[in-house]
Amino acid sequence: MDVLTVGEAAAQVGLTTYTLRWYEQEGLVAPVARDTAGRRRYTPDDVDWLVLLTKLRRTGMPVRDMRRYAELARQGSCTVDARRKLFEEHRDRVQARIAELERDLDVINYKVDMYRQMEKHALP
Amino acid sequence: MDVLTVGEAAAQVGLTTYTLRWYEQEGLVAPVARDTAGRRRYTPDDVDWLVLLTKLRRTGMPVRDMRRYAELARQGSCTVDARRKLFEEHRDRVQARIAELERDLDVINYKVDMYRQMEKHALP
DNA sequence: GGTTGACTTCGAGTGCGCTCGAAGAGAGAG
DNA sequence: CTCTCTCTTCGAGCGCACTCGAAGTCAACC
Repeated sequence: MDVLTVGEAAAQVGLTTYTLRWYEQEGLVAPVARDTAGRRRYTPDDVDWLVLLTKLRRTGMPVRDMRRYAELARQGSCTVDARRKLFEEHRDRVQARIAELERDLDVINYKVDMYRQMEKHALP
Repeated sequence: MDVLTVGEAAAQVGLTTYTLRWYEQEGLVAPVARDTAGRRRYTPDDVDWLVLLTKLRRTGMPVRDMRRYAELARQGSCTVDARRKLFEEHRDRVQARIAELERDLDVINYKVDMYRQMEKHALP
């Protein structure tokens, strides 16, 4: 079988079981199918969705926006336009963030060089 | 005069007065000089230090590491080596973070294209 | 049939980085 | 002199994203 328990799915996507249940509770994930004992069974599609969510989170998307995206996805193909816009806006924010990090990185590198100069001049 | 009040300094560096006082309390900033009425006077050097701190914060350095850096800086030139190492390690983390953001950005762009395709095919 | 171990729900707790309100002091303007 | 404004300290509170403990259930293995 390629359906996973919550523990297996958590290991696959690099989140904890706590977080997977919490994501479901918060509406970031559609209610996951259960086996006869009431235990969650994650399909490959569920796992793919979780992997996408981890990328959105890592790039700084707030949980509330991820919830909004999940709601749109659940409403079907009539929300494709809204989902595209949501991703375009997020892409712009990520690009701006990268640009900012690169500018700040220049300053950090400048400081490293400065400290290297100071060490060189301090030698006997 | 080019010494600033807490409000002016906050406006300059893009932080709130609350945050500036809190940074001082947390040891991220050496105790700032006061006027006769006990009010903080920020020198241009204080402001430069704050600007550097904002760059470290924006690039994801935790407050505890910034405090460590501030302690080293206060100890004088014998800590130049430690400060250089601290910056080099931070630079590596920032570079890794940028690389990760760029990988995730590729996925986001891929999704944008996917939605565009879906919209194109859905047209009459 | 008993033990183990991963699962279930629920509500409470944590860590981080601020953010704010209250109460009061002092300086400068009218 | 009074008003207004910004400053002071202190401790409490907040928002976010988890993270955890407790108490209980169930399936699988010996």
